[in-house]
Amino acid sequence: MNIDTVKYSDTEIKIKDAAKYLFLKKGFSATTTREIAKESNINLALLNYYFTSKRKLFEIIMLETLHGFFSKMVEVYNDEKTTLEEKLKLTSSKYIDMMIAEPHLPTFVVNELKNNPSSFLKILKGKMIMKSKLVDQYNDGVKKGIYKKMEPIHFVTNILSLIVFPFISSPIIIKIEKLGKNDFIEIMNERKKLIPKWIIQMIKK
Amino acid sequence: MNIDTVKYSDTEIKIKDAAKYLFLKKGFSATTTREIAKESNINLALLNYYFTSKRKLFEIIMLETLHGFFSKMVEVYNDEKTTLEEKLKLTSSKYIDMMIAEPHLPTFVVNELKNNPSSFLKILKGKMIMKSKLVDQYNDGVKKGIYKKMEPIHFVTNILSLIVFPFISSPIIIKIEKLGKNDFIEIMNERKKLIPKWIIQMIKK
DNA sequence: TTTTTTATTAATCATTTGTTTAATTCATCT
DNA sequence: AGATGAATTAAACAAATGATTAATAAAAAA
Repeated sequence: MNIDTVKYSDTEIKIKDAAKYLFLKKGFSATTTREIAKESNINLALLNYYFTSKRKLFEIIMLETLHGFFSKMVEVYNDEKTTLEEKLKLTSSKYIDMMIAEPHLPTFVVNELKNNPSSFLKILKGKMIMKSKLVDQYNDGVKKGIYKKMEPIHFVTNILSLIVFPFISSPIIIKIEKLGKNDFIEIMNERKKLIPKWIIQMIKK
Repeated sequence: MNIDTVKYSDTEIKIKDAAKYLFLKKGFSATTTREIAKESNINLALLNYYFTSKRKLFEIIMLETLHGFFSKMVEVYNDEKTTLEEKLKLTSSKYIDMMIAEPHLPTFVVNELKNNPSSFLKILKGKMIMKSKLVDQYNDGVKKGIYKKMEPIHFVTNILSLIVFPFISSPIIIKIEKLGKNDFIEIMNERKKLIPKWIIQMIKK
């Protein structure tokens, strides 16, 4: 059964939405089943009726969330039509939008991959970032002598670092700079254009 | 009372060490007082005898850990004697060493600042990163026309992103690249030299 | 040594938490 | 309308958990 084609009833969706909200915000252990029931306005027993256990419910949400997070990336990275530079712009833009919309997403992803790294394998089967079109294009550029040579792992890591880390450390940034929420969002929107430039400067000869 | 000058008995140290290990690895909610007691080989009641409550114990460890994490950074950033480039090398080197030694540190810091952003203020009083010598030196370089103009917040964020994020996402990197623990450490050690170069390329005209 | 304070222990308490049960309501089909 | 199965509910259960108590052991003070 594909992860995208599973159908859920209204009640199940209510439970899942509330659970996702709480799990992303507070993590698995800090979230209680009674909280989920209250947040979704359902009876406590329905959680187990539909999802068997808190752990199972969590696993479903985790897999869906990770899947959404990574499939977007792979889409962009493997697009045959776009140039390397366009890919950088698209990833920055898409990811920054995604994380503005769901601020708790990056820390959740990071925590889950730490607690359960193998769940990552279920998600990423066949989605080889290191063999993506993006990496091919970078390697081509190196061969042509327009890009500096660098281990692709560094190349990919740097892109993600510049995009994701500011969101993970947003509480620090907001405190240090005494920002409002909208100020922060504005700064992140600036980065959509800046990150591609920075990456290019890092690799261009 | 200064955070560095507090004295603890042997038993208290045993409890704190075990608690730090578990809190950093699993977080507050997922760690039980009985686990801490077992890990430190002390009687369960001693935890409350010495530290009043699990929450209090956690707060002490959190403050100490955050303090250690940030004070190292501020030391380097405010050094009057070193150049900007040297500061970049030193931060990279120190931080990467620190995180190799304590792999759970970065995610812990990130989670705590998310759950309790104001604890950050207690730690960082007077330690103004944005008014550090490092930022001064960068601004000077801009005035002299050797560096491109960029909001200092981006400049500082980018440095930390490139240093810290790979550790936060280490489970992904290890899985994707099929690395052993030592392979990962080696790649991170490479970055000690690379990150300063990348940052310079980002800002140099 | 005797007394007093401090440290340690096993047992227990009171809540919280995940889960289940059994009864009831609701919807669907004949 | 009546029967059948699914959905929902309130109540309860059992285990886990943070915290406390009261007794004992160890250390320090007298």
